[in-house]
Amino acid sequence: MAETVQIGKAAELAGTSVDTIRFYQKLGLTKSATRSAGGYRLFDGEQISDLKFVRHAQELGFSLNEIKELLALRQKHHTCSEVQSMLKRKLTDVREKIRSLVCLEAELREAMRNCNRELRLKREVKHGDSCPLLKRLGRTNGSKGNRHAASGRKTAKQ
Amino acid sequence: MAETVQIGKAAELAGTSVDTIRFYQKLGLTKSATRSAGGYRLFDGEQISDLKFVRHAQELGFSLNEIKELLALRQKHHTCSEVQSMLKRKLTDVREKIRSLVCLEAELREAMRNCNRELRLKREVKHGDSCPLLKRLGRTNGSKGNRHAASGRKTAKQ
DNA sequence: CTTGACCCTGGAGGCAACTCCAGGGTTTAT
DNA sequence: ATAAACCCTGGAGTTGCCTCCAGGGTCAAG
Repeated sequence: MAETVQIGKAAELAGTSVDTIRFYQKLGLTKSATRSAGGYRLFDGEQISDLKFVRHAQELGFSLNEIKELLALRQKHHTCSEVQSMLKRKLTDVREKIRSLVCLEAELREAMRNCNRELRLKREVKHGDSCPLLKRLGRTNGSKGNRHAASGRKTAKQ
Repeated sequence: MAETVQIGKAAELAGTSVDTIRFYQKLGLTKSATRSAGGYRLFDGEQISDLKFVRHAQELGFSLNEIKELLALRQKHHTCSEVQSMLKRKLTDVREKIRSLVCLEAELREAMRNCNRELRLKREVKHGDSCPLLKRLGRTNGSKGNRHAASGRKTAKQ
């Protein structure tokens, strides 16, 4: 097993942090790398690509649990169909997400247009009544309980 | 201030939970409702529609902090343009998210197609090499650091 | 053989958005 | 007057995904 690196380098290569790597190992996401005599973790190419895999899958919206499943499937006998059914679920998920975001986009755009029109008409709206945009947000729409945590994630160093 | 309801009913009407309402009040999201002699919170129509507003805005992907801003804008003198600039940011956000989800969708669909082809050819793939899908996920793609927490949120009761 | 850069472990802390609980007060009905 | 159903507060716990820290070991260079 030639060419192993220590955790610091591995983190750099995988675009993550040492703490995160150790964290993943605690979760059993990435298997224990070999250790040096002194107990240092050593990573080879494959393990680093596992780490990249995690990162990428995360960007694609998979949770660490799902990624764990994926990694498991990846390295044991798997039937393509297992992976497939997981992916099918995921795809449905993604499509629903897109659907509702597109809907949101339209809603925002439309509200903005109204807003613009009013600005144009009155130059500066200050009466008690709200911006039409806020009214739009006020009414409940048809999308059911789909929460697509839009922001707020600290976008890790990368 | 006719027709006020207690927190339980308010929760029911707004499609949320009493704990959540109290939580929002702690955050200063919704202002203190009036209280009964005995200290019970009382909600009128406007406050309930604020609660619905929160719920809806959340569905639309706003964080509680953003919603707080929106509510603030809503009930004081606001210039439409303030709201607008916030919304513009959000819209950009949403578009980026859509873009990367669409990208993901294509990726998954394509991987699935490959998967299907292999299934059709071999009836059951079991060789050491991975499902093409997993290979696809393995390589890093161009979308940078955009994490759209796809699942894992407990979709609140509703 | 010491120094500095790096690594180890275990555990605490943090953020978002809740949820649950104990211990107690209020309202309303009977 | 008492029970049932509701409400209050403050604070702890949860999940997901980390980040940071203390206290201590390892390794390569000078």
